Amino acid sequence: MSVSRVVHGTRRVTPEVERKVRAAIEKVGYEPNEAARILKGYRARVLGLIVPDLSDPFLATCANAVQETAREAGYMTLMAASGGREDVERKLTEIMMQRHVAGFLVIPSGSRNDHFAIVKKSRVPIVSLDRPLKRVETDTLTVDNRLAAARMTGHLISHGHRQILCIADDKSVFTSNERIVGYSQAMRRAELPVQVRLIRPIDGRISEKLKSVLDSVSSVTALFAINNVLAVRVLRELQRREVQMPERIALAAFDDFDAATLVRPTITVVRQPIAELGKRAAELVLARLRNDAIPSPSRIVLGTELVIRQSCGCGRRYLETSESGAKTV
Amino acid sequence: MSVSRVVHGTRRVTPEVERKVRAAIEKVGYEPNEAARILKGYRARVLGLIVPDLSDPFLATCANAVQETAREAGYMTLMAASGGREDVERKLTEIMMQRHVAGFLVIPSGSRNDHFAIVKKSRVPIVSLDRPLKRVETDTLTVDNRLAAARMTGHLISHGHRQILCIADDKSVFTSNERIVGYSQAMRRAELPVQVRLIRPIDGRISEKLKSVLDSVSSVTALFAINNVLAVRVLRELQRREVQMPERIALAAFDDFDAATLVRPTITVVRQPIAELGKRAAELVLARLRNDAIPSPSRIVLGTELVIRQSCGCGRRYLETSESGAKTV
DNA sequence: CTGAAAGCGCTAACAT
DNA sequence: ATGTTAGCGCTTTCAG
Repeated sequence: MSVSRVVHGTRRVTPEVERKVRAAIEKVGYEPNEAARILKGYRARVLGLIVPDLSDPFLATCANAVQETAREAGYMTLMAASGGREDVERKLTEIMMQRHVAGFLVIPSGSRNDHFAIVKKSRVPIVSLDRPLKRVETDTLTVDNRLAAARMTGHLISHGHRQILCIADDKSVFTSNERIVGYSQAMRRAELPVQVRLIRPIDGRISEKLKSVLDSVSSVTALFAINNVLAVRVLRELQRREVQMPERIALAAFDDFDAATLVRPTITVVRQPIAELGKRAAELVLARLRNDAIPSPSRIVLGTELVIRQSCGCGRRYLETSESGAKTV
Repeated sequence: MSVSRVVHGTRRVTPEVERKVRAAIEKVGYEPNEAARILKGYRARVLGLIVPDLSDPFLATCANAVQETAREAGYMTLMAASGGREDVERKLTEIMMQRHVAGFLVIPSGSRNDHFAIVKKSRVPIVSLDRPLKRVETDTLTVDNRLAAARMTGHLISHGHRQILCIADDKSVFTSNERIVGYSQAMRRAELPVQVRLIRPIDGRISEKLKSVLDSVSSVTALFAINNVLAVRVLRELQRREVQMPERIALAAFDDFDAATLVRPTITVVRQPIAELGKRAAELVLARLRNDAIPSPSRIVLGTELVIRQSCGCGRRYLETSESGAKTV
């Protein structure tokens, strides 16, 4: 039937008929059938979200924000975890394309994300979060990893530390690399030795590796852990050794985490606007869905906060943001 | 075309034709169009998952397990957070039904889940996790909350505590209530006073409320926090007061959490098999999807572990499980 | 045993 | 300004 004439306003009708149709719609609670629309060639009112791991607190917060934003706009969210494996990510992408999702949100894994080229060719919008997509130009939302790492390193330097060790996991991950670069820049600027140690999760027992690293750098007086997983590991090891913190060794970390305010001393960290990352990414996809006239590809970099607690050597707490300098909590 | 004759094996064909068709399918990489199948009245190869909050670490772990299990079986997962609001949950359910999801996984909020009655009438399988559905009979997976709480309380009693305060948030939530009951049973069995204090998240400043509660019970020597959110709050407050733990006050909590092993003393907790909960729930839905001949409704209760650390007063660590008594780590 | 056709619900194009 | 129809891809039924 010619019901959709009114619904879509695609054709002019007499006000009287319009009223009647609207009334009927109300009464029956009519909702257009998605499957039929898809069959007709339209996209589903569904967003696809692919992240490495849905159980990771960071990513879960992100996913939650995406889902919420999508829902408010009338979209459902198909979520899937890639496990950090690029082949899984590719497969998931294909399946979601088969399902005619309207847009993609991705925290990409791997180094050649060519499978998204196909998506792009179908004119389905993609937004990558946290890390940019390699080999494919898309909208990207990241955090100012480099600046934040440099600032945090600078803060440690301002405490008088000259031997600061940067503990990282995997240089090939965009965020890790950026943070290492930020740290290195700050150290070089202060004419201090750049010392980076990689503890890859693949290297069997992480804690063993960490132990040997800490053994080998006895002159170091401060540590900068590149993410919260490493921070927790480091913390545990320092506790085991009963190292005086921050007197003997100071610690700063990237990513805020629950335990950071429960342990003594409390841990100084860079805090990322995680939920905002997800929210804005979803908004960007939704905007593209409504209207293609956004200057493409847009690359948005979100600011971070230096949350200064005690582990860096500071007595009282204050808070520094990327945008606005120093704030007091 | 009559392509599906082979795919579904619904009709007998000559081996020769079969080979040809199969070859063609391989070659083109043919995949049946989901939208068309749905339009024909079949269910989508999609599971719907509704939880109160996707950013909660507990629920995120659960969701991740569900998604993974579903993916392995060729199903996608539509995930949504209800925010604990029943009206949102209802709306989400309706939308997912419109999308023809094949099955539901729910961690229900609210007290009259009648909207799932409609789902059930459509013969779409529902499994509720963590909490049973009210007013609707469905497959349910829970954890032995009551037993675990009783055992943990018993453990505190065995340390010689006689004044044990149970700190809970909301009696109307199934899990909380079960745990309170478990605690109460153990106390009564030992002829000790049952003392429960409710700190509802609605009551404005949780920490203020908590302070007054702790002020009012000076004779208490042990605390049992009913979930990890409360545990963290309690922990923070005890730290602020510089209370000697476990000497002056011992602490046990429900739900393991990251910080539990980072703080000193480490926190004794009940650990739930979170990922298993999600995995088995998904498997149950998938089983129903394959075959309706499972004794309905099945109610599965998963065992928990008592992870004995230091905050209860134990020096060394050991571990107790619901099924097998005591184990050493 | 195989081919043809109807029809799921929708919308765009076409006819009135 | 409104009514009719074709066709999206699938499966089931009916004819052959």
